[in-house]
Amino acid sequence: MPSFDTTAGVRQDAGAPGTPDDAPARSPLLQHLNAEQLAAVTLPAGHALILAGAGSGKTRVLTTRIAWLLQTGQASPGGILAVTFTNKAAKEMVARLSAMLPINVRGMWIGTFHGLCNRLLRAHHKLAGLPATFQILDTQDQLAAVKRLCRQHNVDEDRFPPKQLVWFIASCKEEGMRPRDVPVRDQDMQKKVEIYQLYEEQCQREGVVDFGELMLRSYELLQGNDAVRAHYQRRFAHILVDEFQDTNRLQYAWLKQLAGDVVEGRLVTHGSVVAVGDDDQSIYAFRGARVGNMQDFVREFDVQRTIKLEENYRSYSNILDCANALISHNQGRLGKNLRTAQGPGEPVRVHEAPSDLAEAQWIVEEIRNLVRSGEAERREIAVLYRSNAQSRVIESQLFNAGVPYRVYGGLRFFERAEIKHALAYLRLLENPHDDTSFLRVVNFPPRGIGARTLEQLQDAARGAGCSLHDAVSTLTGRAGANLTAFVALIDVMREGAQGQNLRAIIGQMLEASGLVEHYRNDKEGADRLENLDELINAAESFVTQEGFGRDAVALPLDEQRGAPVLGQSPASQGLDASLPMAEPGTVIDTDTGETLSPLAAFLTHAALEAGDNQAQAGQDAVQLMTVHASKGLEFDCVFIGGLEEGLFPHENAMSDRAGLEEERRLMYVAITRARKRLYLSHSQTRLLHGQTRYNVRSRFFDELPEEALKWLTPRQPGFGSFGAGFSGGGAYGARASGGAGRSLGEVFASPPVPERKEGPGHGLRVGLQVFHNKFGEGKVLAIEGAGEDARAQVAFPRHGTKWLALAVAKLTVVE
DNA sequence: TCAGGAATTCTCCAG
DNA sequence: GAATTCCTGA
Repeated sequence: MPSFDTTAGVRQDAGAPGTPDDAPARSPLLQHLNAEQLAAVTLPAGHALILAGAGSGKTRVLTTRIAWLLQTGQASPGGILAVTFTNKAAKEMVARLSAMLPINVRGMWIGTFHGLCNRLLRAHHKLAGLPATFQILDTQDQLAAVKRLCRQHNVDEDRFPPKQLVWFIASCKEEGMRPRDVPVRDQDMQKKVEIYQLYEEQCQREGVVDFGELMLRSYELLQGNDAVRAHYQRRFAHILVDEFQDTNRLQYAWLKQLAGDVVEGRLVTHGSVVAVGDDDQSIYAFRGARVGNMQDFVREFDVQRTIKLEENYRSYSNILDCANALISHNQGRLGKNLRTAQGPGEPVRVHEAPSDLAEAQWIVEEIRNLVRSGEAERREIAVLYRSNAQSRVIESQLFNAGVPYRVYGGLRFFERAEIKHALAYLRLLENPHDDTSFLRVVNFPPRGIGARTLEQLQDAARGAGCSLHDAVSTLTGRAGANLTAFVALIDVMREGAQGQNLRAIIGQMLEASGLVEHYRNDKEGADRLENLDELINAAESFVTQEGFGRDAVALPLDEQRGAPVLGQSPASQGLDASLPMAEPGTVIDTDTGETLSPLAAFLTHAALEAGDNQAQAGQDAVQLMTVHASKGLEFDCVFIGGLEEGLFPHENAMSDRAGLEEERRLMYVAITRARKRLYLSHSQTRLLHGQTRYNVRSRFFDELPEEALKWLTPRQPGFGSFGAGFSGGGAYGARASGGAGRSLGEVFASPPVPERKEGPGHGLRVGLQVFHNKFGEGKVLAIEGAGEDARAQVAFPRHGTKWLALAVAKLTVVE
């Protein structure tokens, strides 16, 4: 193992293949693991890839491995870095670990990529070129900043929509590219890069970083500072990465920096990197995730050990058969098949509804039956959907039926307008040059500072190259007076905050800013006032809870020079007293040990963790969420609604194979959430954009094994009946199911009878064969609108797919 | 300056 | 159908 540096702090006497010599009997830690899991947990030092199928006990393997490393003395808490994508996953890992071992988990670096980057940047902010109090922009803030920039520089917002610019900047950073690194091919690109450059200057001036910058900046910190890099490389003898298939290029490069250096074209590493992932569950390509990182990892880290976890402990085999059959339609998989020792279980139930409303009613009825019969608790029932817009109709039906439910996603606590306003005031206390926050609240509540005044102020600030806060003194007149009063208000607040605890600071700010009074006078302000109260509570529990301390450790750089190197310290005692604890807050000055103020730490927390959107977590409620949000969760009963072409698979993703395959992986994730019972449903019509759309059943139905399904409603002609002429189909289109030739009467007579009192008027239905005078015969793919505005999408073998206005086009139904 | 109504846009998502 | 932006009149 030439790439393995023995100074890395891994005890070399650990006997291969993993089980320590002094443990002839299985440690209690390792009980109840199957052979695959045991092998993964007790992997000897060295890089490894664990391919963990859905429900194969991945989190358990990860946490047990960490516990095992600590217990056997192969690592000390300070030598471990475990990185995840979501706060949820990080929290769960910490919780499970502390349940397993009586250790101080604070010594370990367990967190999200962004959380750990934040920690690095706080500890080395000077080297990273950031102020100690740098603030983090969320997506909303980022969009606001870009819009402001566009207006200042007269960017044509029709040609360069701010949202697209945000996306462009984010994807550049995900690829590790600064403005100078972006290849410029045309004028548009030139302009975009210019804006990117301006945006960077603006952020630097204001002392703010966006999420992408958090990653990129800490990558550059490691890359550009040999001492810092060497320190962390030596410290982290064990790096564990969760959901590796979701890493983007920059995150992978960041991991490589922490793992070792490239010497003469080869990666020379100090510790072990264990990556856990599942290529079949990669559902974030649209935001830069690169499944290819798994192959790159194996090659560049010269990975000798790959372990597959294929035993599924979650679902019955009918459900797994569906998942396996579906995903087998994807190409280029690493190859993995889930198996279970459990029996077939119940068949997967399929339901067709005439409308989205009827679909929701059916789902709610089934849920009530399940609960009434005692077959499932409400909290063990989940309704999954492809897009958030679908939740409303289900929510309203649940509400009408009086069924408690909980929605994940949507607007979360720290994203609410009133909370953002309050946070903006708090941020100005920390950093008066944060122009984004300044603009957010300078006139909220209204204090007579309008667009005109702010334009002047922004001009002045640009002229003087200073922040809005500093430019206020240059303005005169009545507008100037209002602004001066605002700045004075902030300054008074800041002084009042001296020596106060967080609760008092926020309380005073809420009063002094006028926010409380403003919402008190607002008819619909009651909820907002409640949320502001909740903000105080959140701050309170942040200070008292362990969550505050967990981010608290950063090693002074000097630490590395004294022996022993941390990773090598005998860790049999489990506790690591040698680690300097720096509470409260993260260390921001590695020389003096200065820490972040509680307020600054709380603001960071608010930016990195948007919080839940609903408080009643403990209640026994039905769970509603998007398929994306369901990843990593499991339920006894799962409903997947809206399985229609254009919705799932989503129309934005249907045009190319890569997009379609990601949709299929998404469906795979959805199916594998279910333990006992799975319901799939689709609807003939759906209200979207306030318009009725006529949809075909999703092609995914045709990719499931018929013997595992139970059709609750008669099987209608679906996607598979189109035959030729549909793009992106390949194998799918060929599977005709014999429904295409039905007559109108037959189609309409078959149940379920649509609830519409009158038909759509044109007599067309999706799936019918029609004739057009010019284009010839074709198949109806979709119908939108009604009456005069009705349009149909028709696939013609010769002329491609066209949208036709039914009031104009003469279409006849081919019998 | 600002409230309220009209027009427009847009859906996948963690940090 | 909702959130956001645009627009107009007071």
